[in-house]
Amino acid sequence: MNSNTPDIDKCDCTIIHEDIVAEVRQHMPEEENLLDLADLFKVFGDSTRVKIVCALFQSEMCVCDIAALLGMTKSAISHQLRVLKQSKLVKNRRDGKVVYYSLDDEHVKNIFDQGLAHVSE
Amino acid sequence: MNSNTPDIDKCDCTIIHEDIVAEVRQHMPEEENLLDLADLFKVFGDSTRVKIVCALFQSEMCVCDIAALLGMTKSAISHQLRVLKQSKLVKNRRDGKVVYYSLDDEHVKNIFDQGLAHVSE
DNA sequence: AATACAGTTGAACAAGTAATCAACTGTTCA
DNA sequence: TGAACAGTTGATTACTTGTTCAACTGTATT
Repeated sequence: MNSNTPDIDKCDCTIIHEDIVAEVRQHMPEEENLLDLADLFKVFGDSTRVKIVCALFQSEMCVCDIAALLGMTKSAISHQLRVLKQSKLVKNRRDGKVVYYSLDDEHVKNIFDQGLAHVSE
Repeated sequence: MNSNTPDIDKCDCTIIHEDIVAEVRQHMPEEENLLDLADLFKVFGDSTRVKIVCALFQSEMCVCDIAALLGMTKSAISHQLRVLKQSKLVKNRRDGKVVYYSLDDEHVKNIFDQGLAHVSE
């Protein structure tokens, strides 16, 4: 049993199309990449964070501005910016009392554009 | 107050960059599209569903095959396929006792490719 | 030094969710 | 007709998560 073979113990059925399963398994992305991919989408799976990212597509913004834009508290925004930063999706810079956030990834725009193409059909 | 203006009541700060906030607000996508986009990403934000989608990139598969591939029960897979189907991401066809699932969206591949590009950096 | 304000943080609570289990449907085959 | 099996479904449970609240840090201003 190699690393590409998960625990089949829990599968409660006989394999009908053994050839297809073997073929698909061989070409599946690395388990680690799949978990990371799900985690990335999980970050985008919240409307507050989606709005923050869309806002940052246009301009870097401080926490107060985002809070005002979305009609939410600074605390709520700060918590979500922390999640986005931990995922390396945004970066920030300090200028006096003000902390400015901006996007830190070139793939995000493409992902969002494709997603918006799906939902606006 | 038009429909583009959310409740600022809950914002606990003065607006520092009023011009930027106004500009960004004007170009934000529709609220409804943003909520749908978050919901779409939420569907992808689970490793089981990510694996199912990646498997279906290669071939249509029945529930048993997917269960065997991922080492999970038919029930668990069926529940997740239901979520994917409700989001119009997969479709199915019945052939005797067997139900075959396949992808039902052309944007998904692009979204996943961009996502994988991000996580495998 | 003291005030003001942008921002962060941790605890707590409510809401949502994925896997499990048992019971069920629908189709095939003997 | 009845056994066998692919698949579905609803309830339950354990777990995750977003917002709130209060207390805190850091910087600028007077």
